[in-house]
Amino acid sequence: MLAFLSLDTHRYLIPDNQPVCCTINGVGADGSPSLSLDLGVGPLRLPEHTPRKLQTNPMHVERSASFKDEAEDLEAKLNRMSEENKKLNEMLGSMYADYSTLRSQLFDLMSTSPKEKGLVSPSRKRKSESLETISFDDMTYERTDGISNRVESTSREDPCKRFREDPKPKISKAYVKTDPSDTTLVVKDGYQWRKYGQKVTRDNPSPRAYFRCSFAPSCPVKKKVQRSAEDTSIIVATYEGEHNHVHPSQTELAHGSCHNGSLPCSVSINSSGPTITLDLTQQGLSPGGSASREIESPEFQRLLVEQMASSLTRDPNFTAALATAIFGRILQHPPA
DNA sequence: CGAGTTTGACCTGCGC
DNA sequence: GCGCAGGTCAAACTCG
Repeated sequence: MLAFLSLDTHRYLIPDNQPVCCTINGVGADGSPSLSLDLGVGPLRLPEHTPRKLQTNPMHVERSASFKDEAEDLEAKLNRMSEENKKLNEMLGSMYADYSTLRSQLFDLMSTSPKEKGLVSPSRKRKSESLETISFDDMTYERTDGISNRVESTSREDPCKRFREDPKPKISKAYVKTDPSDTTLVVKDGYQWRKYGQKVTRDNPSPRAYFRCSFAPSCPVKKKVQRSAEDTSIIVATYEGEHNHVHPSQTELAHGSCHNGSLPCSVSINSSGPTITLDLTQQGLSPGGSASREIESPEFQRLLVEQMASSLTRDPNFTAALATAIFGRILQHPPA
């Protein structure tokens, strides 16, 4: 999934005012992403004025001794920082392994949940939709074109009834990971929603909230939001219909939304980690599998990587946390 | 005071 | 036809 991730290089000052370059890479053209932390303390680059020939000059024996001490000192520092670099690499590796494990567990849960587990009473279940599922890092989407399969219709039926049984609007589902302690059923997708109802459903103790798009008065899109019965940290948002107006974020592109408008995604960072919002209700992603094709396309992944990188590097919490971690490791082994 | 939310009542579809 | 459950309405309420 993650083809390539390269975050901007940051510079931090270590206690003796030596700049440390920090670069995080995630590389995985073969589908196996990896992380590395390069503190930029590779081969020692001595200043061009390093007096290599001073030792041959008896006039500078004393000075050369002090330079030698200084070089040894620098070399020792370099070795220490290389060790730190290695340790941080290992830490990142183990963190990424944990993350991968948790993610696969989450997807296992999702793939076996609502339908397969049969938690919904089979005899009472209403006509179900056939949904296409799109996995997308921390979020999973399902989508259907919603074409009605109902067998229609006799000439005796009145026009009102036939009107009601028009093909269903497009339906897509979004699984959003949130803080379980957060009781609000808010899915930030960039649109303006007006809540018009709430109901406790039979198969889920969490209430389901009903929203209508209020950005445009005539917009027919509705949204149902409910916490997952299996994992209350996951909010399931079901979108019905297509917006008949532009995405509100197109008027505020400075908030991390896609710049070209062709891929309706945005990236945000909160306490639970980076969140990627992909709006499948926009017309830019057509039904019938083209959405997943778009996600798989190199262009989409490149834009996604750019979005993630720019969001992370703009986020002061991330840079501060990274700087703190580096400081912490360095201060554990202060320079001699 | 207007916009948004809450919540009980009502409507509708589906299975028996 | 009845009962159940999901979905919607609209009056009351809250908040800025």
